[in-house]
Amino acid sequence: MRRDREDTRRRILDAARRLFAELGYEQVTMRLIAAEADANIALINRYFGAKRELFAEVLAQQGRFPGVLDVDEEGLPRRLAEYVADRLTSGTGSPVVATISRSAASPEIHELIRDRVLSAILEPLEARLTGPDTRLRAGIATALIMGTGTLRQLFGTDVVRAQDRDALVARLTAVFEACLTVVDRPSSPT
Amino acid sequence: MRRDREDTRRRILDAARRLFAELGYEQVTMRLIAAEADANIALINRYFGAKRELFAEVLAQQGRFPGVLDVDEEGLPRRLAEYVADRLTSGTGSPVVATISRSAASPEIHELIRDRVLSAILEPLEARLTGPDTRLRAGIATALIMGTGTLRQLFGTDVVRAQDRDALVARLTAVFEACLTVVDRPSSPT
DNA sequence: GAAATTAGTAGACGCGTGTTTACAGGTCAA
DNA sequence: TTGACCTGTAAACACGCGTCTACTAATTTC
Repeated sequence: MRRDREDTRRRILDAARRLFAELGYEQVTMRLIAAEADANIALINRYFGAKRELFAEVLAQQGRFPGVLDVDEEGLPRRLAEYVADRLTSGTGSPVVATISRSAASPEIHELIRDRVLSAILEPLEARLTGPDTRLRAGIATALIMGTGTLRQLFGTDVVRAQDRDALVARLTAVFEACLTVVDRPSSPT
Repeated sequence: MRRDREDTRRRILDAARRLFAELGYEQVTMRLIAAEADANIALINRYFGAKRELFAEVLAQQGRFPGVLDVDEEGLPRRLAEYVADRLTSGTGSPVVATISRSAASPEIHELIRDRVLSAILEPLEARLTGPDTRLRAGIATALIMGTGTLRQLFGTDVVRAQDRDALVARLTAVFEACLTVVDRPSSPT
């Protein structure tokens, strides 16, 4: 039997990241993490403190949107549309959104999730916008991103056929444009 | 002490409806329902079977979107925008969406939630649409509706200021139009 | 090689959950 | 008034949860 503190710690963290993304905070038990990591339960508490702190470390470790936002404001809608479409049609999705949307209802980690949505999605998105109402526009886009996460969680990949991917990307691009771009109608209707 | 079977049953159902909408399935305990309904715990199981069945009855009892969809296809985006904006800025929201978005992560009621999203939101929405890709368009709108529910749950009414309501409604109307209306661009860009 | 340090383990602790059982007490027909 | 029936109640059940403690055993230090 190997005895490697760092390796065990890493195995636990990897298992926790996988399970939290797949099942959400509440559904993941300490015993499940221990089994998945092939480690003893007591070691989780020894190395990470409590379940909540382990979850916080998982959140802190996984970065922002993985490269999705590395594009100028003009190309942003298309980029987001492709990202969301892939998550909605393919087998796997980003653990960032999955972890958030599957754990949003747990009051114990409410603040963690809230801050995470801000720092990983809403604020970086808002930072890429120009013009008025940036917070509002970024907020609607964030709602759409998280909503597709919930939809994916409920229906799997059955909501849209894979053959509809082009239509889906086109439609989502238009929707994200409606969210993010500056409206050019100087005459406001009364 | 009054002994009224029907009244007790109704009190339990009312309490359950309120609590499920406010806290979500997992966070609501049988003892909490009993206390809120001022009834004994054992009576819940006697009258409704199990917690899952009580939740199913709550879902079955609360109707579809309350009047939100009673409008023609042209007026639908505006109507949905106002509905979502009100839920995002005012104190209270529709229990239909709240119950769904707060309970979506519980595997025990996964099928119930899935069917509920279909029968209460997605399918009636799709039925109001004409043209191609009705399922896809209604799906995106459903994602947006549920996503705003999650956003509301995380941030309360702090996401947008109440004074921004007009801008919010305008922006959301544009977004729902991008979701729902038929695109009139016969020339597809390559 | 002996002693100290540290990783790993087994098991129990207290608590809260949904559910059930045995019983008390009000209600109503005969 | 008596007795059957039904509503309501208290307590316990079995289980799973996160957490903690006492212990074993491998590794390191001298």
